[in-house]
This record gives sequence, C-alpha cells and structure tokens, in this order.
Amino acid sequence: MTAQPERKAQLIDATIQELGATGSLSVTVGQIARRAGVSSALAFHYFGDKDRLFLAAMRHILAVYGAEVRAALKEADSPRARLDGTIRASFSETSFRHDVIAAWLNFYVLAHRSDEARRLLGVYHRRLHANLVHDLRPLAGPRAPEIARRLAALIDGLYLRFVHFPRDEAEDSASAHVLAALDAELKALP
Amino acid sequence: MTAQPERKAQLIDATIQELGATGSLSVTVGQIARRAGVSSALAFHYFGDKDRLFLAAMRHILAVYGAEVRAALKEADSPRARLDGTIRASFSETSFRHDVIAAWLNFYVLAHRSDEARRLLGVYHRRLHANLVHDLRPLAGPRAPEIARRLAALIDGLYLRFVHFPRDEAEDSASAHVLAALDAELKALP
DNA sequence: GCACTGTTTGACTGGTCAATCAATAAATCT
DNA sequence: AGATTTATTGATTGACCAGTCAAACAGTGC
Repeated sequence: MTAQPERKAQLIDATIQELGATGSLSVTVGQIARRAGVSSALAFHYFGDKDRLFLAAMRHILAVYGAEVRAALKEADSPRARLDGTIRASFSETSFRHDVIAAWLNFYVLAHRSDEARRLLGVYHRRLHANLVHDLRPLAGPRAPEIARRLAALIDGLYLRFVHFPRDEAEDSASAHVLAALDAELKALP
Repeated sequence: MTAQPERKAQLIDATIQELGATGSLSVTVGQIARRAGVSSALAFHYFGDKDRLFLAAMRHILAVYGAEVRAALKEADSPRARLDGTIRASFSETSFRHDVIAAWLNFYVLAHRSDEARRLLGVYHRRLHANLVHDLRPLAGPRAPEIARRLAALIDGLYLRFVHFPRDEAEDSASAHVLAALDAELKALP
C-alpha cells in the first residue's frame, strides 16, 4: 500500500541521527533528508514544517521509552522491583544512546519556543514522577514525592553528563548511580 | 581610557538576556546588539565571531559562579558547612536565574561543536567535583567520589527542570533537594 | 489504454544572517 | 595642531535555508 509510514520512519530516524551528529537544532531539513536518502521536499510533504518533524522524532523517542518502561514494569512484582525497572529502562540500550541523548537535549531547547514540545515534556515529567511515586509510596510513605523528584532530576542530570562524555569510565553505570541514590534515600528514612 | 570593557560587558549581558528570552543558540548577533544598544558590527569587532561571543558570555557566567562559590567557602569552617556553601552557591540569586539557566542549557548544546566550549564545560565539571570530593572525604571516606558524582548530576538535573518550570511551586527550593540528598547519602553510609 | 491517486523530486523564491568593509567620529598622543 | 589609534556604524555581500510548486513518476482500478 502506501509508502508513507516507511518514509516517515526513515525521516524520523535520520532526524535523530543528524541531531546526534551535529548536536544542534540548526540542522537543516536538507541534511536530514539527505541522510534519509530522499529529497528535502519530501520531508516537508510529510511533516509540514521543520518543527513538526522534530516533534515527530521526539514523540517517537518518548514512545520507545514508554514501551520500554511498560515492559520492565510488567515483569516486576514488588514495588522495589518496579522501581528498578523504571530506572533501568531510562538507561536502556535504546534510550541511553548518544544520538538519542542529543535529541533530548535539543528537545529541551525546542520546548522554549514550541508549546507542543513543552506539553510533551510535561507529559514525560509527569509520567516518570507518577511511576516513581506510585512505587515509592509503600517504601517511603509521605516522603515519596520528594524523593521521586530527586531521582527524576538525577536521571536527567546523568543524561546531561553523558551527552559529551560517553559511557566509558568503567564503573560509571548510570543506572547504578540512581539505584544507589534510591538505596541511600530509603535507608536514611526516619 | 578605552570603552572596550564597558561595551564588552554590555554585549555579554545582552547575550545572556537574549539567550534567556529566545532560548536558543539561533539568536542573531543583530538581536543581541540591538538589546545592547549598539550595531551588530561592533559585536563582531569586539568578539570576532558569534561563537566567541557566546563563549565570552559563558566564561562570565562561570566566573560569577566561581566567585560565589569561593565566597561561600571562605566563611565555612567544617566540611559539612563547606558542602552547604558549595551547594547553595549553585542555586544563588545570581546563578539560578531564568536567563542564566537558559544560557547553561545552550552551553551544553554549543559544546557539541565547539572544542573551547567543551573544554570550559570540563573545567566546571572538574571544579565542582573536586570541591565536593574534598569536603566529602572526611565524611564519606572512599565513597566520596561516587557520592560527589551523584550530587553534581543532581544539581545539573535540577537546573534542567527549572529552565521551563520556574521556581514557584513553593516548597521546591532546589538547594534543599540537594542538601536532603546529601543527608540521605551520609546517613546511609555503612 | 486511460483516468486517478499517492509519491517524489528539481528548481525556485523570499528572506535571513554572519561576516566584511569603507567611512566617520571621537579620543589619545606628541 | 596634526597624527595616530580606537570606537562605531550603515551598507553590502555571499551563503544558506525553510518552504512552495509544478511537473514527473509509479501503481491501481476499470
């Protein structure tokens, strides 16, 4: 049937890759299209304008991430196991990748001028927060929301660091850091 | 004597303000110059090119931040008090401001393509890490570096959140979060 | 073979912007 | 006062880029 979904997916992949390669929203639609092996006019045909192409790429990243979280939660029974899953999903092979991280960074920049990007970012924030609070509640009671905020910020902060200094420094598994912080927070409860 | 320092400072301020207002590195030198009340040609005359103007703005932000940390450390005697100072300085009136945060965010983006920006970012990272480790050592021994990394990432992550959702939600003093995390980490030590 | 529909492109446009330059004004020096 | 350096700008250039458009192309049904 229609080649539309295929081409759209190609362009979205190319967008993420190009964002990772050049690291800035000032990548041109031409560059993206060239990477996808099509003309720039096709990108406009399918997405309307540049911002909507970026947004589509970001929605794709969020969808993949969301699926990964859901999968991790499905096979977790205890609250603690679910927290593990949520955290580990944030640093999974597919999400914690150079180009995806670069896309996230530029997503934050895009959120400055695009209402839709800001909305999407809010959705991610609330979803992560809700997940964390839900499973922290049995373990931390009324302190759950506060701890959740710290864990969420820690995750974002670790992403930020790995944009430029990729995962090589041995011990530094990012998820290990978040899990350690979680342990500390729980152990320190009154 | 020369009006150079004056104009340069004006342009640097305008750069930060404009970065905060539009939230993207694609601010034009013309916009910045107009905000500073001079012609764009003057900006080029003093800074050579756009990137060097951004870098100068970032160096200024780092200098202010560094001075603030040093001041906070001067009047702190115990390791714990010094940690408090380091953390609080990160969220001081002058550093934790909408436009400055936006400049930081774009600094991370700039670091993708500019070696000098990446170098500068490394300096900030190492300085913060060194400060934290130095004062964590007496309190956390060999776990100090690990904890320092988490606190640093938490600080960055909190910045990231406050780019778009400014400090209004009452309780949310960002530095309180970091201090709470620090307490938890110390309390949870073996 | 023809009409129809979706796909894809090359060529074009209008606008923007970094960077340059030649020229003027103001300060500084001798 | 004359010479020299510094500050400052308006005008311009050359490149680039988002977005448009009309036309070519391919498949599908009749």
